[in-house]
Amino acid sequence: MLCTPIPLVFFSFKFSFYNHFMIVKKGDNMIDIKLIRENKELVKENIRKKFQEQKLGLVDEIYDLDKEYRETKQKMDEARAEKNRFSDQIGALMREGKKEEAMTIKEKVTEMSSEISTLTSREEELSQMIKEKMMVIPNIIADDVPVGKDDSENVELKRFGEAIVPDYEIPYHADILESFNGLDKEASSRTSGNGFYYLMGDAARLSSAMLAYARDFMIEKGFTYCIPPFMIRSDVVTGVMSFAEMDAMMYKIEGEDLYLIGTSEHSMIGKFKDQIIKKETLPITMTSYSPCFRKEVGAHGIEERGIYRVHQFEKQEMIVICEPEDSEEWYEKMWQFTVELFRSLDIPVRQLECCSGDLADLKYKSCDIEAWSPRQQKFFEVGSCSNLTDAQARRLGIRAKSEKGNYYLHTLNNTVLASTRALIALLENNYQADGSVKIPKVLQPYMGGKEVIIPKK
RNA sequence: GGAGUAGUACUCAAGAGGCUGAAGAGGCGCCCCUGCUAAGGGUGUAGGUCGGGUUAACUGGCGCGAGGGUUCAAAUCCCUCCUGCUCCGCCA
Repeated sequence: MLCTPIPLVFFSFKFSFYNHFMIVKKGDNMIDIKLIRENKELVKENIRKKFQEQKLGLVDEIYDLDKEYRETKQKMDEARAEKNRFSDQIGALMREGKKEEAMTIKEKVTEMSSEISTLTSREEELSQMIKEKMMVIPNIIADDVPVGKDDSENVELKRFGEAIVPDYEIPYHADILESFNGLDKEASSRTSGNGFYYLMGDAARLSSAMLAYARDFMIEKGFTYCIPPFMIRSDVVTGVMSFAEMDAMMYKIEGEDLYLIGTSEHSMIGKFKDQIIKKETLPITMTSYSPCFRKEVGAHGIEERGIYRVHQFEKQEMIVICEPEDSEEWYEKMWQFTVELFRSLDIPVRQLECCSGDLADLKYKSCDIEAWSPRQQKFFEVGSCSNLTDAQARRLGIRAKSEKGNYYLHTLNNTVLASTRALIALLENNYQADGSVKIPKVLQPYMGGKEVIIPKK
């Protein structure tokens, strides 16, 4: 009992999830169960590619349970159909005033009800078991996603801009900020604890300037600007992310069924929950602003000094909801918008493709945009672009109507600009030998025309 | 937060225990009329979801804000919750 084998960890994790969220509605899967009925091997191969061997057995289990489920459902439906026929007869007889005959049938129906309730509870049991297992079967990933175990095997696809190492030293970003009285973490520890910050003066203004610039940049690209709710209900949370992510990220409001959003993607995609979207409104392209709250329970934790990993930041985001056949094309456009934005701020970036093992279960394909850090002489993450195909739409019921029936749309999301990370990138890449920080041309209008920030000490 | 009131398909809307997959209308298809548009007349048609079936015809279950309950039978009766509206309270 002392040493817990891996499969147990996996299952106990799942149970803790269900304690919080008892209601699992239909459509909570990432993939269509038909795929398991018709092409079990494909689903298994996908799981192998993601190095989640512990889930392989689930596929066969689901296959068998589904078979039994459908057989049971068939029997249950037939029994109910018979019962309905009798009930109709009772109704007809009652109207004609033939009470005795009605009573005879009534007794017959009463006898049937125990059989029906046995079948019903078995059916419910099976469907619940299937749902629980389906819940963790990951979305099918794109064919060209590089196979790898974890983030160490992510693949650099392309660089944009020249990654310069200046001949003077670039200080740690917190030191640059403090040089013009832009950061107070001591006060924020007192008021809020570790992982928060006070940004002040030009630093705060620079942060807002970048967000405003990013907002206008996306509006120019034809996206609709939106300020969404900063809290969402649990049913939206579970639809929008895997529960592994949820556990590590989301803050819950005490005594309410509300969570602080970790990114506006959550409320933006949630906006379309259970909606049948009119084809003529597609693609839906929106750019949203929000503060983002994250527990950061992961392996890295919160750092002591800087603002690289914090519990709160602000973000301009973009989301797209489109026809299934268009999502690959949108994915390419979307990450390129971020590259273009960072290049316009004179920040060198690269595109790093997520390998199969590092890809969250909902995702079909994903890449990070990383900015150059001349101080560390390496790239660091400033944004992430993902195509979730129909996985998120399936969970949330985001559909469109066609002649053949309703179908799930595809959803994508991408960071335009995250305040703290972008600020670090900007400071480091525009830091000059004399300790001042150049303000890129495009940001100057948002900074009251200021061209440079001069250190106070 | 307190009181009242409502929630029916893509939209509006009838309905008050069995005859209701749910009247009617918008919508959508076709036709007629008007120089075009708007409007008008005629006629036809669909409906969500999970199964079975040759991803056919057809067929069964569920389904009237969500979840439970009463009943042989619930859109209709009861309970809980959610949302909208009105009034009061509180506040940027």
